Amino acid sequence: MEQATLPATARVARWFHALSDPTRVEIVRMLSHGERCVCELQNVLGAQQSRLSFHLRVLKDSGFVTDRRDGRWVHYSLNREALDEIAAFAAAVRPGKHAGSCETACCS
Amino acid sequence: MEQATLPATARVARWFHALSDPTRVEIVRMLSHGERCVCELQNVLGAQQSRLSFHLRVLKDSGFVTDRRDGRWVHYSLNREALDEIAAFAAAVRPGKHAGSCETACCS
DNA sequence: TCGATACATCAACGTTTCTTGATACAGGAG
DNA sequence: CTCCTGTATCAAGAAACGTTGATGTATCGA
Repeated sequence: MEQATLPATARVARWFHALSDPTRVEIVRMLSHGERCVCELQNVLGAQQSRLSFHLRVLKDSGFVTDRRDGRWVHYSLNREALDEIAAFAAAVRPGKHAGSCETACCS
Repeated sequence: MEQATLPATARVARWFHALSDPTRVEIVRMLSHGERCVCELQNVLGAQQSRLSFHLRVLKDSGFVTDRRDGRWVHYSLNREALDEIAAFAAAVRPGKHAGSCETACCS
């Protein structure tokens, strides 16, 4: 049934797109250590504020991070479930699972 | 130490980029059922030949698929290791692994 | 209320990516 | 050798993406 409920292709593509940029991969790595505010990401990554804000929005829109306002600061943190979904997709399409069950239909 | 051997950021971004397009996600799904030739992918996906060839090249260059020529036909198949690496990355950055070990350095 | 700080948004621009149609190449059939 | 089929590559245009600098918004402190 996992198979039957595989998420829509467009949705999967959007997940992967969210992690297809080096800056966003770095952000995810930093957030894997815990919640971070924009200013710290900015310091560590050496990125301009508006650039970081852009990438954080992409990650947020795709469900990889959530934000929490605390006074002047906004703290971002990773959404574990999104990462799990990525891993689940990779596992679901892993070759071998369907071996022999679906024959090719051309080039006969 | 798992931490120390995480693959380079740019490499990770390239993996995810390879799966950031709906056509390529579809291709990967089809190949998860076994080896396929271009003409069958073409039929099933309803895509033009040059378009498919373009996406297959992206997948091949990023290590997700391998090709095998058999007479006139070229058969593509998934590379299980690339999928495993994706899953491994997702697992490595999963929040909670480092909980509490890396305090924030600003917004004090 | 005023200024400063943290962050988001916007417009403009250059770059990359994707699609299409044309052409090239390779292998098999005759 | 010549034609046909399967696939790859290329050039051109369109669309999506990422960066930058400017501006907007919210919160805090004085």
